[in-house]
Amino acid sequence: MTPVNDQPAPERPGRKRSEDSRMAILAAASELTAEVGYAGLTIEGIAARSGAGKTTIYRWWPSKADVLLDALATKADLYVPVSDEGSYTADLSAFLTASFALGRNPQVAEVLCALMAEAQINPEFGKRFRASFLQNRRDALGVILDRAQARGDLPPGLPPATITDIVFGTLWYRLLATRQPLDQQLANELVSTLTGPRSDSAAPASRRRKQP
Amino acid sequence: MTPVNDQPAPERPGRKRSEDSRMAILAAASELTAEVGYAGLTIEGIAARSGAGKTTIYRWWPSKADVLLDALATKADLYVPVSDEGSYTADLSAFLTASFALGRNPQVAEVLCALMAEAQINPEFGKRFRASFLQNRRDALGVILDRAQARGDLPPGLPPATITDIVFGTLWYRLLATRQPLDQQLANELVSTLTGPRSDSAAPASRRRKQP
Amino acid sequence: MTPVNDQPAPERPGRKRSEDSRMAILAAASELTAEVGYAGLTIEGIAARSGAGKTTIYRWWPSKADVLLDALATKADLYVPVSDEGSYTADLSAFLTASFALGRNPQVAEVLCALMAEAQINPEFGKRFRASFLQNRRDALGVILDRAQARGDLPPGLPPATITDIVFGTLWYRLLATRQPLDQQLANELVSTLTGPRSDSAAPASRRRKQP
Amino acid sequence: MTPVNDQPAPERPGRKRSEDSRMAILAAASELTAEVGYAGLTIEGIAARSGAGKTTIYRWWPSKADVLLDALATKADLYVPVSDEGSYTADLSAFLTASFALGRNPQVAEVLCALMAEAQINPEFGKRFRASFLQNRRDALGVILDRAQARGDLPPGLPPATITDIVFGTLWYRLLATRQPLDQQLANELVSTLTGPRSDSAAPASRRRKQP
DNA sequence: GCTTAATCGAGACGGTACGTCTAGTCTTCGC
DNA sequence: GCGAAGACTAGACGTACCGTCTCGATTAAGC
Repeated sequence: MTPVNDQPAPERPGRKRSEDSRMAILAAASELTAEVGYAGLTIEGIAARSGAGKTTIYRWWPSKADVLLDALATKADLYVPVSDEGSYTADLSAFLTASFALGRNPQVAEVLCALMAEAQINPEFGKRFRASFLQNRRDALGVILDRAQARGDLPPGLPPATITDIVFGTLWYRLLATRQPLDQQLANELVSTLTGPRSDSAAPASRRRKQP
Repeated sequence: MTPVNDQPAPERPGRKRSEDSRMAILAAASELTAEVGYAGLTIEGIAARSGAGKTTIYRWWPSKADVLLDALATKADLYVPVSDEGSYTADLSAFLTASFALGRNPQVAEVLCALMAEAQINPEFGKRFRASFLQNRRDALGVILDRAQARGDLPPGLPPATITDIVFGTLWYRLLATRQPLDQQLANELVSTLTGPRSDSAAPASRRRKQP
Repeated sequence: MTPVNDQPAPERPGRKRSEDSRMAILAAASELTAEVGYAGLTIEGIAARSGAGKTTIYRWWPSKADVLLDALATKADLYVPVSDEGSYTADLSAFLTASFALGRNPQVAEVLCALMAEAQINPEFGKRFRASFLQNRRDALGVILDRAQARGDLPPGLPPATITDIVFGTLWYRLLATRQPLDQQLANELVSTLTGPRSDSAAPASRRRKQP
Repeated sequence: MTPVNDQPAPERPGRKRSEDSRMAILAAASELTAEVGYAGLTIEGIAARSGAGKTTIYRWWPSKADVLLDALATKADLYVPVSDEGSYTADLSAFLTASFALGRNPQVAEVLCALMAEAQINPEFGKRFRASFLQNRRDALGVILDRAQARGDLPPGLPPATITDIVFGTLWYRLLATRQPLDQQLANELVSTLTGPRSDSAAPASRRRKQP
């Protein structure tokens, strides 16, 4: 996740990058965000809290948002499971349940909202955020959709990309716009909407047909 | 939309607020956002461009985002039609088509993304943005949903609030996250997903009835 | 002392100047100077305290220093006596005693120092302050010196202008530079220095001789 | 004269203070005072002219007056000689002649008047100005008076502190109040007044000799 | 009594500088 | 050569007053 210096051969002269500093900086960034909010987070503050110099931070991260993104990736077990639950419905349900649970963590939600905000305002960070974080999440859902397609239980009519937009759109809208809790009921409603006719009572299996 | 002084009896002593200044400030804010982006927009810049004093801006708007929100509300014919098209499907389709068309305007999209970003970072502005702008849009869709409910052609199973979250969630996700164009195809897919062909057996045309 | 509108024929139509406002403004200026110091004195503060509009102050006085100068002239019985005490020594002594007593009033001293300061910084006010206030004081001493000259008991050797410079110089230096109290002993020493026992023959006090 | 950081052991980490910046700031302050006057002098102007950031100025000087005081001390050979001329009269005469010559320099006079004004208005600066500048000048004259006392040719009757008040009082009064030139004649008159009987009628010419 | 003119208070206006804050860079040291 | 400490230029922040202006309400004098 560190945006710089990921060459596989770190055979360079000079002192090595201090892993202690890196962790102290990431920890300081997370703590400060929790304490003063993203707006109050500054590179100077991170440097002071972590005991690092500003130069060290600027050397390794292009912006405070990148520090936070790195912290998020390092700390959080951010990646929800995509293991095969046997059916598209089950897979999707598991994915949404896990994603919503993650989004219900206020610390994580706060950071995610801040990063999405920064992505709007700072186009360079936006590229990195979309390419690394957002695309990762889409890819996770993509695995499920591919599997469903292979399995043949993906309802026709909606392209996978649209499903992805609807899923993440609804999730992010709750985070960013309504600040309503990401409750399980919404997850269920999304699943039923996307897996087809939430079908009255009977015949849950035959529901996705356009015409019988 | 002006955040101060909307009492119906403005019988106060002293010089009246200058409408010229107000318009010049709103215009300058819009122009500068287009020219240098939201990150490059400053109160000082708006003051310089508009010929107003910084004091005047701070007197009437709490932040640059509020200026932009006011400019948006003043300028844009931002409000999509909610006239009765005869059916829920037609109403929703018209609403989405008009909303997407608006979002395809790059100027408007840029400002919307910036305001949503600011709403994350500045909680006070967030409250105002949610209460005035976002809620307005939800209410517009609410009119359609209420009418559908009264008419009886709202598909059962999804609460109106969830439909609203899905519609605006998908729209905003495209704006904020994928930067993909808000094409008509997505609107159509949303309509068909939400009006649903889970339509029991026959009669594709009469499908929105609760009971035949 | 009011710097405007002292034409002898005030036969004009329209509302007359409000003496109430004038007094309220002068009082507010004096009070505020005592409370927050000259640096903290502002036209806005005077207006707020006095209940007058800023326009009213600007209409009649060019600066806050002029308000204070007017207040000083209106309030203080600022003018020390120059009545004939019978001899130059007695006249000078009485003048100095009265002047020093005035300067020992901390309120008056504070205002005088502030006005002298403003006179350095604001040349226009400097002209007015020198022409009206400082020259008045010099003229008062001039009466005594003229009388002495006419009487014949002015010691030769020092031109009256130089005596004036020494007297007021010492007084102002104590106010501005050393902030030492203007004690009676200094007045006495000034008198004896300026009336001089160069007094050739008579020599009432023989103390100042280099060699007897 | 630098108000901060005169510890003898500057063994601190970090970048050293830039002497280039310091000199550029002092020069800019002097030039701007000459060009636009003390009232027109601003920290922003000094920063712009000198190429320094405002932060740098605020880091090292508490006010624009302190910058000017530092500039005066750095630039001017401000300190008049107090070398032993053989007699009190000669010493005092030399001191006054040199002091008056300095005060005849319009640049220096302008700055001195401004600093004395600021000392009235800004009490904190007043303390510094009195303690560093004014007291230095009094001390210089004190050397002469001490020497005279030791030598035995100080006229009795006037305490040294009073002599000091009269000398500097007259000097400053000319600068601040009358704006009359500090001419040599006034210096002579002061000397003769303070050294005692300017010798009655006879032999006015021979009085200032050291000893015949 | 009506008109006319100057006053009054209130308060918005375009400005300027303030002193603070943070950004991002540069320099100097110790390890 | 890395990393801390900290000084550097740069520039926006939000505030405080400035001095000017518009506003509606008063208050007289002259017609």
